[in-house]
Amino acid sequence: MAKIKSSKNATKKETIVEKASKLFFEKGFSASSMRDLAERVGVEAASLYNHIRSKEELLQEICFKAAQHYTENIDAIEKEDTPFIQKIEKILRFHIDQMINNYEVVQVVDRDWKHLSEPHLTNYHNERRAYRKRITAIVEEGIRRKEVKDIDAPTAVLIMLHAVSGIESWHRSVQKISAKDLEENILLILLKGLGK
Amino acid sequence: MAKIKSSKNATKKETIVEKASKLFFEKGFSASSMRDLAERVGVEAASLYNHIRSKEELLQEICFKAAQHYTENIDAIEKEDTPFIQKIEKILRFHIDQMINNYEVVQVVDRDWKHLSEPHLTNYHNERRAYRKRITAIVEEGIRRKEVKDIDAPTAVLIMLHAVSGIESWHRSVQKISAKDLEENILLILLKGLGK
DNA sequence: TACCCCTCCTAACAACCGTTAGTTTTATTA
DNA sequence: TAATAAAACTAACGGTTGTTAGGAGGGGTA
Repeated sequence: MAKIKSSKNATKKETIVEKASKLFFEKGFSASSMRDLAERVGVEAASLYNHIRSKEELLQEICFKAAQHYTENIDAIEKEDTPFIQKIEKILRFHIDQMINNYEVVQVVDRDWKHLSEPHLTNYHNERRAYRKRITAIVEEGIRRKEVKDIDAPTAVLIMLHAVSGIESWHRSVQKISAKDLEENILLILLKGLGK
Repeated sequence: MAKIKSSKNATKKETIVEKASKLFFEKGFSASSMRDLAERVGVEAASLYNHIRSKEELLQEICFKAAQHYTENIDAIEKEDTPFIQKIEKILRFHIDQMINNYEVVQVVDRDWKHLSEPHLTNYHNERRAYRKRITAIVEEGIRRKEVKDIDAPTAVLIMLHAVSGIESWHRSVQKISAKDLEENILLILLKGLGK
């Protein structure tokens, strides 16, 4: 009889969530079926329900764990006593790192969070908005202190966050450039601009 | 008996595609059903098949018409005899305009093109790659002529294209900033950077 | 009026969906 | 080794999916 083999100290539920992240990333949440997932886990579909409550719980797990991760990071950055332009740089570096090393999860969250059902949908939506507001506040303070160009802060945040998600294409390409160089190029462009 | 009312000189098929764009944008391609769509069109699901061949044909229609639109634009820009930094600016302005005024289609294409089936999937993928290569070539020429900072051109293109897609969030927000101001802010950030 | 054709309808198909019930196998503990 | 708990299995549920078949309405032309 087939068994779920959990690598390392991961629970079986964690193993399922991990495989789900990969599947959802590849096919999208709605186009992924529990039978798809079961096949990848190496088990029958019904067996999954010994470990999880529903398909949607998987999405919740993915979304909220990622959100927590991002929140923890900005908690730390807010506390720091560094120039605001450096705080922005650190936020960017974190997003880039996540996009490089945890892109499956990040992409699923960004693309499929709308498929959460209430009340999780509203919860997540609020968390997302709050997170962006915190970054916006940092940018605005940077502007006030003349460290940052006088631009519309919410627009700047939108651009920063979405620009980074372009890295997903980098993953699928020939990767003529290293992850480190990629990171430096992105920072250079966003902080100093394209023009000379 | 209900009838499809086509606004203006649009064929009924065009009307269906338009409603489909909106529906796919809201729920995603996979989560949208033909019965959903039929309801919005004001007709029974089966009746749609007098005008279209399949659900996927709708996605094809949306993707390839958008692709053609973008290709036509870059055709024109390549022919122009203007500084390369200005060409880049024009490309950006076009993308921003599309994102503001045609965002439903743009978002559907960006998010759901992967659900195309062969051979359309490969076709579209190639078109996409070719389009990006053309922009990359412009950026590289701009670098060679010292109009653009010496950065990794493919990375710059990824950032440009994805940064603009952040505008989607602007649509749903309170819109404290006008479309024109939004456009100028984006260009300022991407061309001159965030830092002062 | 009689014809045709386009477009709508109802009904239904087979396939697939997420999920549950009930049972059997495997692992753990005593 | 026997008892218990955990986790797998098979079978099936009610519902939804995209799509097709066949018939009916209704406007245009002869």
